[in-house]
Amino acid sequence: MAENSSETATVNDRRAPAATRLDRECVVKAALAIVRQDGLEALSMRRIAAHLGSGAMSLYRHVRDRDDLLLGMLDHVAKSIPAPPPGRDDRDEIASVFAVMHRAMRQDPWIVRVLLFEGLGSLLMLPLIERVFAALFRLGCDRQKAVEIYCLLLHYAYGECLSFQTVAQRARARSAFMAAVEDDYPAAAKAFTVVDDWPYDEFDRNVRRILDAL
Amino acid sequence: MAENSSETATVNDRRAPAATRLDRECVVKAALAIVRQDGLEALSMRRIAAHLGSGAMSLYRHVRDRDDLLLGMLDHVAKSIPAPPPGRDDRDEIASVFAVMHRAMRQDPWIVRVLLFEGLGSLLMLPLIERVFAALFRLGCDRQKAVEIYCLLLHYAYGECLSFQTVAQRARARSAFMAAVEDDYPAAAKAFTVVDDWPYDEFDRNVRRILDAL
DNA sequence: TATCTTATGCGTACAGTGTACGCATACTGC
DNA sequence: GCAGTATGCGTACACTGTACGCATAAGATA
Repeated sequence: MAENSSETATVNDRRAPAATRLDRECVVKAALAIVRQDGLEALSMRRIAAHLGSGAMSLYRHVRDRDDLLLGMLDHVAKSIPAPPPGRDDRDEIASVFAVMHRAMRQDPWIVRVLLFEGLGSLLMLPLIERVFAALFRLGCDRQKAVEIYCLLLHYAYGECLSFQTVAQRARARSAFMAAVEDDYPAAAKAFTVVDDWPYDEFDRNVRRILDAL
Repeated sequence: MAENSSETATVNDRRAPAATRLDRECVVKAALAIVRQDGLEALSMRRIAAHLGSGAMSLYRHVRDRDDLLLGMLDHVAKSIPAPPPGRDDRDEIASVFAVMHRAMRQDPWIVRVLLFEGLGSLLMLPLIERVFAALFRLGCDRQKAVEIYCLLLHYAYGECLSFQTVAQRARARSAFMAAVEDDYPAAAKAFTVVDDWPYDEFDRNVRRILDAL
């Protein structure tokens, strides 16, 4: 019991004074590791703390609250998104920016939920957004039209990524689904027999189609 | 303390034996009322019970668990979606089915989140889905193409509705946003000055545009 | 070197969540 | 009247985020 000889014998012997020096970045990184492994619903302050070998309340020295932590994680991801090379023309520019954003959302599906809760989300997304609007204006859109197209593509990307993360459940849901009503809804049944071969990456192609159409 | 004279003096005097006879429907309806008034995050079993003047655990006689309750709510909403009149042509048919689904999602934005978690969601949506696929096949799509278009439109609808429910926060986020970086990102700044006049109901128009393009 | 100030870790506590378990009562068929 | 079942629900447990305040470490000043 006299393992700490010098001065730390006042009240309770603390096992190693933290050992880990915390800071915002290492908290964010630990949170990212947990979310990437077990999903957003597995993220809790206590879990992060355990991962770092510290107490739960220690995290709050480096993070205002849970939302702030999520924003920090979003920033971290946004910073890692590579700037896409300039497109061959304006349409191509827009499509490749969205392709990059889409890839990021696919790799970290949880960021969509964070974006939706945090409004416009990280300021670090702005350089990408800027390039989209610059290209749209160069194409002759007025402001209304530019926002319209941007929102259409963004919302499609959101919905696409949110749906993607539930593909596993979808497969199982579909079988119950089809067995129940195969005869009454022939067109739907026919359609859903084809969906076995995901991942079905039509996003980029669809973005280009939509741009060509508008 | 002898306020209950007759027989209920065994252990604890219960105030009025439930008064409300519960069943699945009234639980679902109470949950719907709460969610529509205060949003999905305000929904808790205890809150529903309080709303009904009963104990929290009573609800579990009529609902397996929280997810089952959400499914029940989804069913209830799906049942109330009116069947859209047959379209003038196949494109119009598809567009009007999606318009009806979109309206339902706008009125109850939380159902999108439930749909995303529950995979394909309520079987009661099937009649609508069937009409979409029937029209797509009539237009000559193969199965691959039909699923592709259906998913594109559905995912757009999802993203659009999820974003819509955060418009209030978006307004406030945007001001902080713009003040911070107005000069560095001129195109984005120019674009976002226009967004004051929501509700901005481009969904139906965009669906028709997408259909015309594909 | 001694002391004062600040930064940091974190234990405890509280209000909230979903829900497993089991008891007590109400209803129903004999 | 009585047995069997259906239903309400109180208690308890494991979990969540986090307010508060204490104890220690780090850094500054005398």
